Formats: sequence, C-alpha cells, structure tokens
Amino acid sequence: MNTRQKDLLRIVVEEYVKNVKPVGSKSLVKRLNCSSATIRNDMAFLETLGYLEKTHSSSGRIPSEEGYRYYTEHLMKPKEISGDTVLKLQTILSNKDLVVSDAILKCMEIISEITNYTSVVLGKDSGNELLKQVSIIPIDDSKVVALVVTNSGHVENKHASIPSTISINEVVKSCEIINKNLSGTKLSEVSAKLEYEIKPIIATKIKQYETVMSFFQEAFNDFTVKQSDVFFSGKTNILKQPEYNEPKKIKGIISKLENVELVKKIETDDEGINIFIGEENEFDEDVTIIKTSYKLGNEEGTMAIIGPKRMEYGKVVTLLNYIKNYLEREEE
Amino acid sequence: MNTRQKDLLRIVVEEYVKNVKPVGSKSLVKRLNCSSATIRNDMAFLETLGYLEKTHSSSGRIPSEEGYRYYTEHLMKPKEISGDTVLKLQTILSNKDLVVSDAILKCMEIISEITNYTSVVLGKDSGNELLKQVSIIPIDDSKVVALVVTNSGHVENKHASIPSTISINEVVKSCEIINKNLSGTKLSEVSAKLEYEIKPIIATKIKQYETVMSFFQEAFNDFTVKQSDVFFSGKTNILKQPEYNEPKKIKGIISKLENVELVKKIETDDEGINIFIGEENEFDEDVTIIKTSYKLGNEEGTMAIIGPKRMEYGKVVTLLNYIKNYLEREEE
DNA sequence: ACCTGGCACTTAAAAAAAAGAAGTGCTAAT
DNA sequence: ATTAGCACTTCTTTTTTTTAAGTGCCAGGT
Repeated sequence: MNTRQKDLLRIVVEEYVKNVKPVGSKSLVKRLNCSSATIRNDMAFLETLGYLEKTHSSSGRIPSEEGYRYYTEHLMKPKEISGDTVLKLQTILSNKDLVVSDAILKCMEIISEITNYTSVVLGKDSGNELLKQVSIIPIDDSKVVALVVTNSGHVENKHASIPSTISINEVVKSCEIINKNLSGTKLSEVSAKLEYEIKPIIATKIKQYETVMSFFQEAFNDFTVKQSDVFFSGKTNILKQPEYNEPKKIKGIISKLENVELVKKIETDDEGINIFIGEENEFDEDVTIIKTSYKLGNEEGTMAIIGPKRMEYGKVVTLLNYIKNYLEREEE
Repeated sequence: MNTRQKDLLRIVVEEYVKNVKPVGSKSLVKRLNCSSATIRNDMAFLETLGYLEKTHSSSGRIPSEEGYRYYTEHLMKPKEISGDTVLKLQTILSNKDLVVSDAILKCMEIISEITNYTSVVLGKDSGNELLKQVSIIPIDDSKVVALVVTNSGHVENKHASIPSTISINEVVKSCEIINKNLSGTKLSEVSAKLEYEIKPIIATKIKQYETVMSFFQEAFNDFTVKQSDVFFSGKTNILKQPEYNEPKKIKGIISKLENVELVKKIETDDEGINIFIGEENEFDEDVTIIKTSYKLGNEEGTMAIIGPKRMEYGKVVTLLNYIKNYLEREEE
C-alpha cells in the first residue's frame, strides 16, 4: 500500500462514515489529485487486500470490517473534543459527592448525547466488595427493612415480614452481632461465615436463632444475586443511525439491548480501549462496540459505546480516553 | 341498532383484533345467518353511526375509535383468566415480604408477558410518606452514605464527602437529633422543619452547625426531587404488534416510551379501570391505554397497560380487575 | 318493509416492464 | 504508472399491467 492508497482508504472510511453511501471514484478526484481511473485501480487493489467492498458489482466502495480495523489501527487521527464537552466531563468527574460509578454514568450520558450512540456501563459483580454494615429498620410490628452497605458505599435493601414468633428486638440484636463480627468480610463470603461463625454465637443468646439466621441468610442471598448493574444511556440513540431503516433491524437491535444477559457479555477487564467491529463482537454483527474497564478504589466495571460499524471512531476513542486518563491521574 | 347490528359490530371488532385486517361482508355470512348483501347494508349503517370505517372506498371495515368505545362499554364480555395465571398472581400478591408496589410491579410483569402489551407502573410522588429514620454510615475518613427510610419502607441513599472541618461524629450526632425530632414527619415538610426546628437545637450543641445542616438539607433535597418511579415491563412488547411494521411508527412509539415526562402523564387517581382509546389518551394516538390507580396503606400509584387500539380489551380489563379486587379485599 | 342475487365499479397490492442513474472494468494511448 | 473513453452491470425509480378483495346499489322475491 502506497501513500495514496492509504489516503484513499482513510478518505473512503471517513466519507462513508459521513454520508452513509458507497463512495465512487469520481467524487474523490479533487481530493486525491489523480484521475478517476487511477482511483478505480487503487480501489480494486484495496479490495484485493480485503479493506474495501462493493455492495454490488457496479457500486461504489464501502469499507469492510478489515478496512475499519486497518483504519482504527493505522489511519485515524484522534479528534479534538470541544472545550464545552471537556468542561462538562470535568465538572462531573471532580464532584466528590458522586460515587465513581455514578460519575462514570453521567459522563457516558454526555458521550451518548453528543455522539448519538448508545452507552452502557456495567458495574462489576461486586464479589470483592466488603460488608460495611447491616442495619435493621423496623417499619411496623411485623415488617422490617434490612439495609446492607458495602465499603464502597453501595446500598441494597430488602423488605421482610418477621414471623410473630420472633421479636424484632432479637433480630436487631443479631444484626449487631453480625456487624461486630462480619464487618469487613467479602460479600461473597458472608453467607458461609453467617453459618459457621455467627450462628454458634447467636445460638447461645437467642432462642429462635434458627429462624433469625434463616432470615439473614435469605436477605444476603438476595443481595448477592440481585446485582444486575447494567446502566444504559441513550439506549435508543443508535436507532437514529440511518442503517436502522427497516423494522427487522430496528426490532433486532432493540431486543438485543433489552437482553440483559447478552449485554452483560460486553464486560471486559482489559485496561486498554478496545474496538470490536461487527463480527468481532459477540453482541451484534452490525455494530461496533468500543469498550474499556474502569477501576478506582473498590469501584470497577466496564464502560462501552455501541454504535454502527460506520462509527466516528476517533471521536469516541478520544472521549473514552479522556475519562480514563482523568481517573488514572486521580488514582495517584 | 338492532340485535344483528350489535352482533355485527362486536364480531367486526373481535375479528379485527384477531386478524388485523379489514373485515369483509362475505366472511361473516355463516356467523350471522344472512346474506353478504344484508351485512353490507348493516355495515354501511354502522358506518353512518361512526362505529365502523373503511381503509379505502372498496375495503372491508375496521372499527373506529367510537366503535371500540361502544364495544368496550356495551358489547365486550369479560374474559376468563386461566387458572395458571390466577395462581401466579395470587402467589405474588400474597407474599408478605414484598412491598405493595413491588407486588404490583411483578403482577404487571406477568400481565405484559401474557398479553404481549407494555405495562407501566407509576409510583405516586410520595408527598404523603413519612420519615421513618435517617442513618449515617461512615465509609471512610471523608465519605459517608446517608440513608433515608420512610414509613412505607422505601429507601433512598445519597453519598457525600464530609469537609475536613467537620468530624463525622458531629454528623452522626445531628442525625440522631433529627431522628428523635423528625421521625414521623411528612417527607415534604422535612426541609422546613430542619431549618426551623432542628437547626436551633443543633446550634447549641455543635460548632459547625451551619455546614452540617446544609449537608442534611442537600441530602433531603435530593431525595424529594429524585422520585422518578416509572417502572416498565415488556417495554418493547408493543412492537410485536403487527401495526408496528414501519420504522417511523416503531421509532415514534419508542421515543415516547423513553420520554419519562410524557409517560408520567399517564398517572391517574381514578379508582375505576379506565380505557383511553387512541385520541382519547395524551400519550399516543395510535395506542389504547387501560389504567387504574392502586392504593394500599401508604402506597399508591397508577398501573397501566399500553397496547394497540386493536387490543384484547376483555382480557386486560379482567386481569387488572383481578389485582384491584385482591388489593381491596386486603384493605379490610 | 326487509332481504338477497347479481354485477359494475373502486382501490390496493403485487408483478412486470421500462427508464434512468451511478459506477465499474478494461483497453488502448500517453 | 496514469488516464481517457466506452461498454456493461446493477440498483433505483417510475410506469404499466394484472389480480384480488370488497363495496354499492339495483331489481326482483318474500
């Protein structure tokens, strides 16, 4: 590939991203300073390399997935972000009252707004989170709310009615014992410790200990299962993309976006900003997913942008990079 | 309208609901025991009354909005619900561990599943809820989580970082004072009472009282604003309806469903089960919304089903009725 | 006064045909 | 290596034709 051919590939990608229609040789004559015949030859060559394709035998060219890949790896230039956007992101990220994950959420909201793509944030299954405190709040004679707070400040609550055979007082007492002994325990290990450490203690102090314990077991069980932590922003933004112009495609992508299990597969641990184009991602062959993990203190997860393959790669990468860099600086 | 004409209207509605295509006179000859010409005459008559329409000058008939209305008010027969469904609903409704609104949510999930329509539950802005308890849970040296629990068991949480000029201890102390004095206060009145009742008390005991108070003010302010309480189930179910067969319509309804402000307008106080067909509802002229309010103890809100005008009215009404009746029995 | 068979007429939807536009590949010349 | 030129493809759009479904209404029967 000579310079002109690289230029050509870059221009075809960028034109197609902008105009959403196959790029013909004539339209590039001025930009490449050569005749349409030459461009046709180069296009044919790029096609043999697998970087361009035709939609039919006499159409203009569109980038193949390999074409996009080459573009993102060698040709694209990072795009400047506007001062306005930087300001917005900065304000959010520097707000100390926000949990990190909430800040990420808000940033991704901004990004999905300015790009018109869909953003998703996946909180990591918090197996690493530690129990901070359990509280029992009596609501009325028979009902209580159990609150669990983790060391990173996540809160979950569960309602339960207390069988009349147990006094709420006993539940509260047990709760205190749990706090004294289990605060700092990994959430994932709480269940086992309840059984082997707490139960014996409580057994000596409370009559109905079996019932009380099973209440706590059930409560914790709910918490650890609950974790669904999928946050979209601009969920249907991607529909604004012109490729979503027929019912089948629209319904297809929507049903995938509604499928939590599938969305969760987007999760990644990789620190880098990774681009999965079309077939490269497991989510949907027609989209590109740009994703990266975030981690600050105890909070970690994945942030991702879902857009058409014909995506403004430079813009999205730059934006995600900005957030990542900010968080990394923070970490120090 | 004679009996045959009423039968005809009912059959046209039901056939159209089932087959989604204009109903012609010939297809009804057997069911009405008369010639197609007679049916044509009756159809023309029902058209003059405004109950039927044609899609074009020589098409079969479809019900007009007035036709559906007449049908729902005079012609439709409530549909039996299957024992299986009754069982599911009953199990949910009788589960004492669920807050009422959660039970409603789960029921509506079931309904949207079996009908293939979209359900939405709107929790009422809980101006009537009472403060049960505020808790401050320290996360680390500078961060705390504030938890607010209401008398109906709703929990909200807010993170905040404490300026280093205040000791967390002082915050916790203030929190106790708030609990002692404000437990049982209407959530909507908390802000004012903080200012006029709590502030003077705290002022005598804590040095940095201004800062502490503004922290609590801010926290409560967030809670009362937050309340967004829109819960969908089967959000995109309505897309399975054959009327959603072109991009414009699909995108139109989706963007309306994503518009929280618009969805909130569905809210109602009316105890009855109300049917809003097409133009009758403010949400979308192409859908029917069947809605009713629920109320049990302190929990109240709206539950609604959004489907095509060509909806299985009998089924939906019967299902909603079942839930309402169950809750009313409960109330006693 | 009401019902019905028959038939001309209307419209939409589907299929087929024609016209137009955009772009390529290849050849031969520079 | 480039390029002008032209024949050839394929899609898109428009137009025409065909088919199917159903109505309205008349005239005759009960």
